[in-house]
Amino acid sequence: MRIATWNINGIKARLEILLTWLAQEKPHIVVLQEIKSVDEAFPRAEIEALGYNVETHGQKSWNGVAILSLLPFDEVWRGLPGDESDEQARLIEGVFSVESGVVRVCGIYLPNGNPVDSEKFPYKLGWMRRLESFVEGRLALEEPFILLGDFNLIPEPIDAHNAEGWWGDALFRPESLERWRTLVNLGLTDAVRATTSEPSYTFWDFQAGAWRRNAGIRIDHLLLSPQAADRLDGVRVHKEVRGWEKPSDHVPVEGQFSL
DNA sequence: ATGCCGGGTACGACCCGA
Repeated sequence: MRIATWNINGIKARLEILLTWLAQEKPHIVVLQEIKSVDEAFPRAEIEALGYNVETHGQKSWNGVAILSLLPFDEVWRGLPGDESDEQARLIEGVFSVESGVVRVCGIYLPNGNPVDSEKFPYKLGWMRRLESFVEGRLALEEPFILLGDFNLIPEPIDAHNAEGWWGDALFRPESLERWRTLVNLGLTDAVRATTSEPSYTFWDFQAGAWRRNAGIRIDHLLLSPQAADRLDGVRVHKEVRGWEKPSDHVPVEGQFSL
């Protein structure tokens, strides 16, 4: 079973490339970030026509996440608990029945956190602490659990073309990395880093010829519970999609599982 | 390098992303 994450940077602007990629790759489950759409405006009919079930957690203009699945949803969960005043749509989770039992798939759009001297940075760190509590609960279920999405986090220097240039940014600074390590150390496996020692960038800025220069960063991740890691067969970063017509600045990242 | 691109809202010009 192939399970992927993709920050599409606006569903309206990216519907064509999404449909092309879905029709070509036919992934079983895809989590999307930055749909930038309310639920009612999400183009579900076009995606359902390819055989996908669609669940969204959107908001106006910004953020917004979704899950597309060839398998029917057993359960859906929307939103990160722990702060009643947080109205940003950044987490959606689905539970699916598979041959081996169940798989729990949680898609996230973790806050960027820049600029660091604004309220956005403590929001990022607080969001990550809330995510740790959420994940602790999920891990206690002892199920195959896949936490994937745009983490807005560069784990190590190998994950940036110019790591020194990123140091101090909200994506790559001590406070953010401390939270990342605490999250991973709850017992999660970084699927890409567990299967390759190559840089494996997932984002290239639209500006400054970043794609042409391969000036990328790895910030889209799949983190696996022990039960999911045991069933991991491989990963694939769909780098070629960055060179397609009207691309997102992120590319799909896929994990292959025996589920 | 920090707004050079690119999307959203809304229709002129700002807000936002990483």
